[in-house]
Amino acid sequence: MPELPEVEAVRRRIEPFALGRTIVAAHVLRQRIARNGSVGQIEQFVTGRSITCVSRRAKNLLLHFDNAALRIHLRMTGDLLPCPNVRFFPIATRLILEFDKHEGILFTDPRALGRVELLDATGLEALDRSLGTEPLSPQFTPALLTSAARRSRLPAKLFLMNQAAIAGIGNIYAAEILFAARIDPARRMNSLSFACLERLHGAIQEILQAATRIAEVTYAAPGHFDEAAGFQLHVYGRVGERCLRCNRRIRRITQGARSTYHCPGCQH
DNA sequence: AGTCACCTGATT
DNA sequence: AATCAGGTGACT
Repeated sequence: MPELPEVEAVRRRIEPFALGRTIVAAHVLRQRIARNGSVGQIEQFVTGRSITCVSRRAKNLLLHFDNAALRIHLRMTGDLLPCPNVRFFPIATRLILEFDKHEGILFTDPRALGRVELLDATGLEALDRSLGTEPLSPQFTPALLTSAARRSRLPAKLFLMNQAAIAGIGNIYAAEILFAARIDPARRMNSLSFACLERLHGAIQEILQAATRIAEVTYAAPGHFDEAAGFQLHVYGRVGERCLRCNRRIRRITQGARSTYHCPGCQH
């Protein structure tokens, strides 16, 4: 599912269901979702505890307890679902957090790349420090983007995906943001003018806000993303098709071993 | 700074 | 059979 907008949508779906609920049982169905040996620790710790807050930092979901939090990272195909009866769960379920009345939360993940980890206050601080600015927060200003850009020689696409700079942007929205800002994904960050960076700042906010609104009311099945609910993808996945703005054919290039889609006509 | 392994399923 | 996939962390 998951870049920032989808993870935020999951958070909003889970919060009203889970807030204040007490976990009466926890079952890790796939050992490798947790670091070696910590499965038992997770099950034991969360059992009997109440969820005091459901938050998000970058693409991480955090279920908070009194002195600790369960960090859930959905990676490529993970999802978190409110479940009316946890005795019936989908094949790809990796973790069950059970409340009373057999209700609970399911962590499903067909590809099993997602990870779960218990963090104390120190661990939470370390996580926070390891991640850059939230792009939809007030701290994310053109000035902040400019100072980060000055220090980076990365191609723009890789800069956007670097979680230590700006946190929460992934492959699809990085491509869409750069199209909206008309920036060539291969351009080095420190070569962009201030006017260009202001455009980029605006595009980051607009694309992520629009996607978040749509993600909240969508069930984004793998491969469909938010497109079905009206999020217009201008470049992602459209190699060979015509640019909706200038009619040139969309290209696919490789950056950091991932596909980047862009329009050679309007991105410079 | 760049590439690959981690997983599984869908598509070519 | 081979390649691709919304992410990351651990390697050269």
